Amino acid sequence: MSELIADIAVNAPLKQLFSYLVPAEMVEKVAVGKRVKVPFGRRTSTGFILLTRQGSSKGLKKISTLLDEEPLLTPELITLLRWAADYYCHPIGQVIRNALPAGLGSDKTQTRILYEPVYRLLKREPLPRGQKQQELLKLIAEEEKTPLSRIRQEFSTPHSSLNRLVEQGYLEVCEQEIQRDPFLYEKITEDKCLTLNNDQKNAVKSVSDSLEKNSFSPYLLHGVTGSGKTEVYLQSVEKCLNLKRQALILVPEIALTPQLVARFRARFEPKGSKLAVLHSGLSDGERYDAWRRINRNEVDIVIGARSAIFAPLSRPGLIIVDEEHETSYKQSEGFRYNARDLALVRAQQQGCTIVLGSATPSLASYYRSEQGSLQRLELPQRVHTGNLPQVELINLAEEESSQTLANPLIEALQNTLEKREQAMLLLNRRGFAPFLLCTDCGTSFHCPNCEITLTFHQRERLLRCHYCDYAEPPKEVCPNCNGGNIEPEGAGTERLEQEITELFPGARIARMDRDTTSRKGAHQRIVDKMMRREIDILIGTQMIAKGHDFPGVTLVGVLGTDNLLNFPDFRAAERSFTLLTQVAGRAGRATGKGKVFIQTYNPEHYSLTCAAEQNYADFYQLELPFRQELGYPPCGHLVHLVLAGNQPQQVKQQAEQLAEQLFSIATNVEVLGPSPCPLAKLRGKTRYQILLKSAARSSLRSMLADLEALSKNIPGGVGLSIDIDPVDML
DNA sequence: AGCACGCCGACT
DNA sequence: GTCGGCGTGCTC
Repeated sequence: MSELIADIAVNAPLKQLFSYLVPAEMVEKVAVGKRVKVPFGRRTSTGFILLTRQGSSKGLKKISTLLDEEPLLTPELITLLRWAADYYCHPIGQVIRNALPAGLGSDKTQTRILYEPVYRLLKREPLPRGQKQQELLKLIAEEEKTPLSRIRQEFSTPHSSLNRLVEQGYLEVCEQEIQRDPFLYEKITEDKCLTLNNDQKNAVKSVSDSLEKNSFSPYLLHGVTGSGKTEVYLQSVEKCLNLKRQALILVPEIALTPQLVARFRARFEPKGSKLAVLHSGLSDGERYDAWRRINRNEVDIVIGARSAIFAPLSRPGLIIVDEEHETSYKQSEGFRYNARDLALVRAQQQGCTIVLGSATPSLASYYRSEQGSLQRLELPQRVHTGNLPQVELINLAEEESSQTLANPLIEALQNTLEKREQAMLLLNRRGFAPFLLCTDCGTSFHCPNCEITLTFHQRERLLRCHYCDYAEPPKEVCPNCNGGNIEPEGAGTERLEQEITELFPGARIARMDRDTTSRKGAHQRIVDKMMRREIDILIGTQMIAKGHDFPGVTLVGVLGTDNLLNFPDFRAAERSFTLLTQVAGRAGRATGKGKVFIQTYNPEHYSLTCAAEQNYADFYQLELPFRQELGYPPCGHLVHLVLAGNQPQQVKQQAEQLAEQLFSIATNVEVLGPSPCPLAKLRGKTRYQILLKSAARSSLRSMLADLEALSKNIPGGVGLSIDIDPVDML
């Protein structure tokens, strides 16, 4: 006998779907994308209906309740999520949970819909007597409906007056669902299109033509720093909206600033388009509300960070991935997806135009553009000045003293201060010193949980592990030799800040790194001060290179370059080039008179010389042969396996066994390892890695299918994590 | 992930 | 004697 069966993704870390019988009374209302409660083992769980079909119900349990009137997931989104779960070897239930705002996918916390009173004007005459009442009426008359929260922004205690106005029939009050939107009441001034140069025009033209075709069209927009990519995005979005389709804009979390959002709102809201913002700074409630507005089809433009790739837009026409080279598009824990790659998949599945934009494209994307699977659009000119900054490489081997700052950079800083211009110093290492060293016996201090030296933080008087939360006070006496000569070695941003303060006592100095920006809004406060020119010298880690255009900056100094170049990863050269090009591009954006100093022991390195010239094409030509030779991406594909557990012996043995088994079945795949991870111990767990490398994705995929079976034999004390297309392998 | 079953150490 | 430690096995 054939009955209606639903295949359901259950909220559990399991890869397969589970089939349930749809009870007769539910047959009418059951639909793909709705949530259900189902009996699961000895408990009940929530799940999502991903498929319905006719079939035999023998041995199946029944769905107990249907939770939604309307589906939460569209068929298009389900297609994307199933594709992602399969590709990234991750349980579908957890993939869905990642795609939804907190509360919708889990069994526990339910984010609630909030309601608040909303006031509506019924009459203004005769004018009420109280002055406060008159002012309230004036405010409420501005909009069709005025929520209490809006009134509270202007009046501290509005209640008694409001109640009187309602009693006297001036106002009507009703309950309305609250939109928790932190940007809702910000003042917006209309922003007009800028005039484009020819390169920008060509780019917009190509994208517009593709939008009209309504089919998958992938672009790589390669524009040097300051070449006006955002204006190309804005005008492309406008075209997309005119064609009555929606736009999705992905931006790295750190670049998703109020200014960026304001620019989009200023451009599109006066024309009646609705915009939603999705990012991690929102509260659960705010994110939930934004998501629901999108799901109800009330939004034309979505701007968001990584997870916004799963925004439930029903008719997206254009997807933009800004700063597509950014590694933060890759989620590095749990469901390890890459939003940039999924953006291409989604665009393909839904027939969208997609624009990947960057001044320094990932090698992967540029390679695709060379192969023809992305169409490249070039913006080689800066819009304001045409001048790229002048870059000087300082050879530290030729510098006499071993001070943190080389003399030419000190002079340049002095000069910049005198001209009342701004400077930025990049040092990609936070804290005071990377380690403390006993100068008598050479002892240094390590994290007990992670195999790494502890970084000294002077202000806190603490040794901190940058990979777990461990911290301890520094020792006065060496535990090994009882000597008292323990010295901080090397320099981090904190030490640099101190040295700069001593060197330039009159200067206004600020530091921006994870330590000074951990509190909410702290990052933005520093950015705002920098914008208002209340800072002369900004010191920071790579976050100063990202997402901001400070027009007053004419000098950029880069320290610690060699740490970047020597990083133990095949992408070290690419990372260095990208970071240096980006940070160099911060200098002289407004005036065209930017100056950049890069301190290094490797002044001949192509990452540096190419960055100095902002010459992407040369860098690509020099880097690609290395990748080709070793079969690394983009010329080959990688899967990174990590085994981790509390017992070092057991982890090692399991890793060896797994590698052996994989090796014996490998066809067309190189099995490298096992070897201890670069972070051999992390948060108390011993870690071993195995790297799978192949020229053909299909070979890797068939090996992963076998891995599925092999991993069942790994005992509970050892965890296996699978990272497809890894971005970092620490 | 839960939640059970199951088989060994220190407690009223 | 049993309360509870967490190993391992299963979930339509």
